[in-house]
Amino acid sequence: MPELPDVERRRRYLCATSLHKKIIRVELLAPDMLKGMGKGRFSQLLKGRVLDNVKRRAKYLIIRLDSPYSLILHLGMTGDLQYYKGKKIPPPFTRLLVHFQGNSHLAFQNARKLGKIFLTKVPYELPCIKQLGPEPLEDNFTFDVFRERIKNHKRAVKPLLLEQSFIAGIGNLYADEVLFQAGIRPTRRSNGLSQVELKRIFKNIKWVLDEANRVNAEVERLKNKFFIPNRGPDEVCFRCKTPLEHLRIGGRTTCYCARCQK
DNA sequence: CCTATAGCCTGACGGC
DNA sequence: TGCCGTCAGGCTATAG
Repeated sequence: MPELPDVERRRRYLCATSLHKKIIRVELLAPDMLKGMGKGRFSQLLKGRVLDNVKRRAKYLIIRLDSPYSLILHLGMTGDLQYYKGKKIPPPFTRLLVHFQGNSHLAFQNARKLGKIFLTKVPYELPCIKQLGPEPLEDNFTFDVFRERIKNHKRAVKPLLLEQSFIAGIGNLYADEVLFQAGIRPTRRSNGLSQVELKRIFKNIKWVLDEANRVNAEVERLKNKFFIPNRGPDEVCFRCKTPLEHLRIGGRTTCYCARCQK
């Protein structure tokens, strides 16, 4: 689930449910997911704190506390957040459980434990965040920036879009979405793309992510304009009805329409 | 610089 | 029903 728009949805969810609530206790059920400090210190530093605001950097959630510390969550492949009230059984695969004052709770679920948890005073100094490329929806990510950055590469364009140090936040499904909307095959070399094609890719990075954010990453609501909800196995292209192509690029499942994408 | 591969972990699903 | 293989929207380390 978690690519940029999915993480953005969780950010909004956290803002709507958990802001300004006081943590009375935390349970770290999967200690290995916590990086950079021990469980005891982690629990101690969170106890009594309040969530001040939530930001997103690429696929990372950065939760500022009313202390010098920020709680950083990375959802991995299977991460989710669930806020609930009352004394209930935590949702399945809860790896971190935050208990707030007033009998409400926030569960960080993560079936495969591929997500990560950090607690630090300097979130933007974490290596995994520091090395991230530009935030695609920021105004300072312009076509000129994109063109200058892509000049340094000769790779197939899809793995390049997936490279977080190149552009931050795009994952496997959205990379395919951008290339479908741009009409570019995922196997095309980045150095073989024309100026017009580069422009189409750039424009669609913005468009695809904006649209997805607009519907809160519920792509089913974009079934008549988005590729993602129409890309199942044995499906045909929702625009031209040509059977879709499936292949593996850089170890990731890739899907495209050979007629719409050149 | 690039590509492919394995590894981290575990669940869901399809075939036999 | 049960076992087995395969796959999964992320990311890193490593080898060639």
